[in-house]
Amino acid sequence: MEPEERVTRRPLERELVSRGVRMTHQRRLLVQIIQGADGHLDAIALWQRARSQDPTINKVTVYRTLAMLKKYGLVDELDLMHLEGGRHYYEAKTTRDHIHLACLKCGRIQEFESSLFEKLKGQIEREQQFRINTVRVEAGGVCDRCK
Amino acid sequence: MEPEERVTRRPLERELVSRGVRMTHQRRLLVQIIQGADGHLDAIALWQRARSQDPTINKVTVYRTLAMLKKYGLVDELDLMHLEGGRHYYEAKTTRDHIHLACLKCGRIQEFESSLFEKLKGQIEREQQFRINTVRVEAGGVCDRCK
DNA sequence: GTACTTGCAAAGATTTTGCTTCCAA
DNA sequence: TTGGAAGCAAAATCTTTGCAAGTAC
Repeated sequence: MEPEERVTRRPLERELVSRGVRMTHQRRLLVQIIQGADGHLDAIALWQRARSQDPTINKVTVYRTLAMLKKYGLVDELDLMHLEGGRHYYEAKTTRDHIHLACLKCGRIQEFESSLFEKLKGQIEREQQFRINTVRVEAGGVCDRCK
Repeated sequence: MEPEERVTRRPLERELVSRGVRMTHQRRLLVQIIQGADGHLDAIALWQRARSQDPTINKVTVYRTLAMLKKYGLVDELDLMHLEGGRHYYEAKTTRDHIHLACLKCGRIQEFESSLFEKLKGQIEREQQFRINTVRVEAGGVCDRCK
């Protein structure tokens, strides 16, 4: 039993349906891949995985679907300290907010939850009167294994 | 007297000289603009400002200089929640680390220093055994004025 | 003088747009 | 049936690379 280890939110697909978004089979496929992904996918990687199930799916559809998910706040867009170029990485907002640590030596991405991070968000909302939609904390450096 | 409000570090140019970097007049110009900039500049904006002083300076030189500064850890690279496309914004690392709040309505960028942020960095270094080179905290949402 | 830097042109990488056809509701 | 979505091709953005000529030290 992990009481608060993982906040299970509604699957992306159900979330979209409830917002009246038309569910095409392309969107269903993409959303399932994003949701089931272990790591962080950029648009091209997502497209490649999708094509293995539906070889006709177009790259543009991937970009448009990601934009749509971002618009509804259902995915986070990350840069992971631009470890390999300027692409963007996406992850479903189905877990608690977490910090991304990008190792500049081995390229490993660690995730890290922190109550201090939660407090910091509270401080931003209170002291700056800023309503947060999305927050991103990314650190670049050297991980424990590489030190 | 503002005891710790602003940590004045060495000017970028002196920093570069001390590291044996050859100071061309292009680099001197770019580095002065970055250092004196009020806001956050992307590569093209920096190029445009530079051209008003030296119309022959090339865009490529701007990219190369930014890459060099980043390599030496003298600038931070930001995305500001991709408010307007995927470009990167740069600021000299001459002040204390701070959080960037990007208003999705008016586009305003607020900066915000926080001791909680400092504590969070400490936690990352201690608990994750991660040596931080650069950290970035960016929030997207609605600022006080727009609420 | 020499190694490093610049400018130029061209290529590369990523993302967006216009338009026609197709399909989910 | 009908408005929104997908596919295709092309364009737009942003960034990097190869190489000859120039320059800081």
